[in-house]
Amino acid sequence: MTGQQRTRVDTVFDAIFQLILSGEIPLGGVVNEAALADRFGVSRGPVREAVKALQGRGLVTKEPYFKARVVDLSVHDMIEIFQLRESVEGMSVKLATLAMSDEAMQRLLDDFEQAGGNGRVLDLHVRIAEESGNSRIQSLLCDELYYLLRLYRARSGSTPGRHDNASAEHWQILRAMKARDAELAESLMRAHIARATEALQRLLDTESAQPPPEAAKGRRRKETEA
Amino acid sequence: MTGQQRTRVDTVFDAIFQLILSGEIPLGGVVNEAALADRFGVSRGPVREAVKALQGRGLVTKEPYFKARVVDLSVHDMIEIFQLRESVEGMSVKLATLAMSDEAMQRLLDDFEQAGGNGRVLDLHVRIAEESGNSRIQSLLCDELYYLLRLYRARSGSTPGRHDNASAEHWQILRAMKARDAELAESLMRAHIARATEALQRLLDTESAQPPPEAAKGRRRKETEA
DNA sequence: GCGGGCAATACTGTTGACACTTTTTGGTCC
DNA sequence: GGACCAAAAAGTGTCAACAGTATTGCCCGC
Repeated sequence: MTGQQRTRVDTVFDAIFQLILSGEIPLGGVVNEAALADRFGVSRGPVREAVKALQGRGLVTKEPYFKARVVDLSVHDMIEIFQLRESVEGMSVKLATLAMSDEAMQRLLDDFEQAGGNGRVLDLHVRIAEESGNSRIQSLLCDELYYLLRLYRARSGSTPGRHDNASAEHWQILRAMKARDAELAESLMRAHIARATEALQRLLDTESAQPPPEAAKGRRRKETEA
Repeated sequence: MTGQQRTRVDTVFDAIFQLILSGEIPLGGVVNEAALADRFGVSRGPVREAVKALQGRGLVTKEPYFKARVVDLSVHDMIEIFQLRESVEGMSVKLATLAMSDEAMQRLLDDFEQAGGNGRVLDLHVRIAEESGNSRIQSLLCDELYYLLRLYRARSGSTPGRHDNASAEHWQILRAMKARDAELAESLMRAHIARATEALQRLLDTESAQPPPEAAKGRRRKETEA
């Protein structure tokens, strides 16, 4: 029985992540080891390791003897993440365009046509990362950055007015991939993400012009403006 | 006393990393919690968390109930890392070129001129990442990828015949940065790393043509060729 | 002699208790 | 009334012991 053995650390990890996504533990909120251990019916050990893993993925910040806190994702953080995504996803689509077999390419197009672009926005990006053939890029995008994106979107919703454009841009990228034009696909992907970054930049400008009207309930924001 | 409090986990983390770098724990070798705990005079708890942190940084692989092993960095892994570096460091130098103050730029040039390009090769890359102003890119490069690079180089030495070219390429990049030509700096950096990637690719080709002469002592390579 | 099954071993996963640090609370002095 | 100090409370860091799983070595049947 050497199959997919799930230890309690993994279970607790997912459980805490769900708690964060659902907002039960708000962004910037404290993560109490003992309370969580009691809630999940395990000892503090697994909870400790799960929190450590969350810290390793950048979802939780913590220093010795201080309370662990869920990361407080500001718009500025998102801009940093999008700058990173722009470069990495450009490489991702470039590699995928060069590496995919004709069959895999056709499958990707079919899947996306079937979904009609109505699938979840990240699906295409995930699929491309998986097809890049570079496991490290795939891990960075799918296991680290997209977690943070989901977290941010769960809080603030997607940037409005972007969704319709995004679908058209996705089709452009797919066409370039099918034509095996790796350079074009990279440029289109980078422009696609850069455009989203600019939207965030505008949001940051308006936000700093007029202070946020109301902090979400349960938030602690004191050190954000420092 | 709210200073830089170092917990035992941090100490053990560094100690194990040094053990790996020095080769005392060979690449692919097992990491025994109890033995390390006994050696460092601590309990298994801190060792466990340190190993978990090393796992989070990709230096150790592990699955439940199996022994933890130091990652076995193949040339193929290095190629993946260099592809990732090519995209991220391109963005890094682009952002740094746009963000650095004139003073910081001059300081960077002075430091590098003083070192005469004889400094450790990674220093320039580290400095650029620090000046990019993007903390996530800095963390990815300095806290994750460069660890793996040091590990790989400690085992196999730098790719021969590259060192002299690299210095000239570094100066080209610095000139582009000083001229505030962000696009050129990005292109040069990407070409710089792509060239190193090609050297690795050639190494991979010759290595697969003639099987490696001798596995390093203490290595376990059984599952690598699968 | 050799392969399959079974007991002994070694190691990892988990737990509850104890030690140390931070935070809060209450009281005192100015 | 407010600032400062001390003690209690809360929470994290560490430990040693126990439980569960993979590995190793051995014996038996062929």
